[in-house]
Amino acid sequence: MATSIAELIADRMDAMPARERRAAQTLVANYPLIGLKTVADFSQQAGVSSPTILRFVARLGFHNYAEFQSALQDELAAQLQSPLVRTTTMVDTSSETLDATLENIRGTFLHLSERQIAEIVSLLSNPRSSIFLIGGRFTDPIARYMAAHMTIIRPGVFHLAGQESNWRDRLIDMGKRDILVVFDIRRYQESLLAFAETASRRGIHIVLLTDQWLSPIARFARHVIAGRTAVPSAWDSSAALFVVAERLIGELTAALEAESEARIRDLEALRHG
Amino acid sequence: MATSIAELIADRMDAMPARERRAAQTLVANYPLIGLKTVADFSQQAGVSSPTILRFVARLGFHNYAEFQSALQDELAAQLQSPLVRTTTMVDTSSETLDATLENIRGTFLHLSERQIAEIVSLLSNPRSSIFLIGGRFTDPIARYMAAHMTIIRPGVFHLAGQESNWRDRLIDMGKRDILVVFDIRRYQESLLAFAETASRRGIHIVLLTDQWLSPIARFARHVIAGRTAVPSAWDSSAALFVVAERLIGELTAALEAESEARIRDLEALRHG
DNA sequence: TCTACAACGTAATAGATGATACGTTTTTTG
DNA sequence: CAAAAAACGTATCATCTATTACGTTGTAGA
Repeated sequence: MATSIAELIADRMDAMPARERRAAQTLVANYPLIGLKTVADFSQQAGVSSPTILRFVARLGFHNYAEFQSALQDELAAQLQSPLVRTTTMVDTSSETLDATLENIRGTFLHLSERQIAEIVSLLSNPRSSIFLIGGRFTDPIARYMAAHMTIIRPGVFHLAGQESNWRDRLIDMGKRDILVVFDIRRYQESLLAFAETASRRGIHIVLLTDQWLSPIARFARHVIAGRTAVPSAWDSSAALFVVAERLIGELTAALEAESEARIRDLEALRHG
Repeated sequence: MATSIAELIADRMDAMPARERRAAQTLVANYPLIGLKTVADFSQQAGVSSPTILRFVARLGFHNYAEFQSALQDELAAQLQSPLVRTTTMVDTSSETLDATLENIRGTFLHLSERQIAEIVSLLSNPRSSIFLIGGRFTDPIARYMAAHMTIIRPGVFHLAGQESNWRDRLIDMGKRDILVVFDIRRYQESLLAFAETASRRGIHIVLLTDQWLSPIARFARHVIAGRTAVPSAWDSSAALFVVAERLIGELTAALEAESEARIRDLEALRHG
C-alpha cells in the first residue's frame, strides 16, 4: 500500500495510457506544486488536454480534482511540520526565557528514564486503583489538567480541590492500592507535605512531580519525577512539569486503549444524548 | 528587506487594521498552505470576510490574489528543493511527541510578534480593568494557572469556575473596560462561544488563546494568539499555550513591578501573619 | 483490411472564484 | 463632541474553473 501520492503514481505509471503517463511524469518532476495549480495550468505544463489530467487523477482513485489536491496539501502539510521550519529565517525573538524553558523541557526528559515512566504508567493503569491528584498554588492547575484527561480514559480519578480540610476527609476513601499524584514545587507547601505524609502512612502510593530541588514529599514518594523550573524570570516555570504530565497522559492512553474505548464511546453518548 | 513572505508579514503586521492582522495571524499559523487555498477558504478560516483577505493581500504589495499565491508557491518550491531526506520510519513515538511539542512551542513563538504581546500586556496591566479568565475542558487549568499568578501581582483578577450558569451571572459585574481571557482549543466548546459572544456584546475586550485552527471565538476577540497543538498522540498538546501563558505572566509581572511590590509584601504578611 | 474499443481532444456548461461597488460601522482627528 | 476618514462586510458581477458530453483519432485483434 502506497503511503504517499508519489508512490501511488510510481505503482500505476506503467499501466497508464501514454498521455496520462506524461501527466504523471510532469507531476513527479514538479512534485507536488504543479498539482496544486489549476487543471488548465497542469494540462498546459504537461502538454495534454484538461480531460486527460482529470482522467489521470481519477485513475489514481480520487473522486475529483479537489480531493486530489486536498491529499497533496495534507501530504505537504505533514512535510512542512517538522525540522524544516527551523531553517526558515525569521525574526530572532531570542527570548532568553523561552530558550530556558525549552532547555528545561529537554533537560527534564534527558534525565527521565523510559523505565520510570513505564512503571508509573503501569501503576496508573491498574483498574483496581483509584487515583487522586493534587497540587500546590501554582501546580494544582497541572493536576487538574492531568485529571481532566485521565477521567476520560478510566474510572476512579479524583482531583482533590478546595479547602485543605476537604482533602483530609477524602483520605477515608483511600486504600492501600490507591495512588496519589502530587505536584509540588518550591516554595513547597506545608499543607501538601502533611497530607502526603498522612496518605503515605495509610499505605497509599505517592507519585511526586516536583522541581530539581525535590520537594520534601520525595521522602514519602514511591516515584519522583524532577522537572527543571529555573528561568530568568520573576517566576519559576512549570512548563517542564506540564509536558511531563502530557507525556504520562499520552502513555497511559496508549496503555489503556483497549479498555477505554468503550468508556470513551459511552462518554460521547452521554455528552450528546 | 524581507526575503520571505512570512517576514514581510511580520514586518507589516503591526501597521495593519485589526481584521487584516487576524488574516495575517491565520496565514502565519498555517503557513503557507492556507494561502494556497481559495479566498473563501482563507477568509472563513480567519473569521473575516473575503474582501478583507484581498485587502490584506493588496497591503502586502501584491496586485491580485493570484500573484500572491504564485509568490507563496515559488517560496514553497525553493524550500522543497533543499535536500531534506525525510524518511519517516522512526518508531520511537515517545521522543517524537517530545520533539513535536518542542517544535510547537518554538513555532508558536516564531509567529508571535512582540508587539502583540506588548498590547495584551498593556491591556492586562490597566489597574482600572478587571480581568476574567476562563477555559474549556482541557484548557481551563491553564486559565487557572494564569489566574493564580496574576492574582498575586494585581487586584481584580477572577477565574470563572464551576457551572456555566455561574459565568453568566458574573457578566453582570463586567463592564466595557474589563477583559476576558479565554482559552479554547478544538473541539471548541459551544458554551464558551456563547459566553464570549455575550461578553463581546457588552463591550468587554476578549483575549483569545486558541489553536492554529482558531476557535470561532476569534470572531469576537480583540487579540488572538494561536498556539500549535498538533502532536503524534491521541490528544492535542496544550504545552505551547501553557508557555504562552507563562510568557504573558512574566511580561505582565515586569510591567507591574512597581505597583505590585507593595501588594506582594502585603500578601506575604497576610500569609504568615 | 475491417471492426470494436480505447485514447484523446474539442466544445459546451454549470458552478465556483476573485474582484468591486457601496453602505454601515468604527475609529481617528480637529 | 462633531466631522472626517478608515475599516469592514454585504451583495453583485464578470471571469475562470472543473466537469461532462461527444466526436475524432489511434490501435489491437480477427
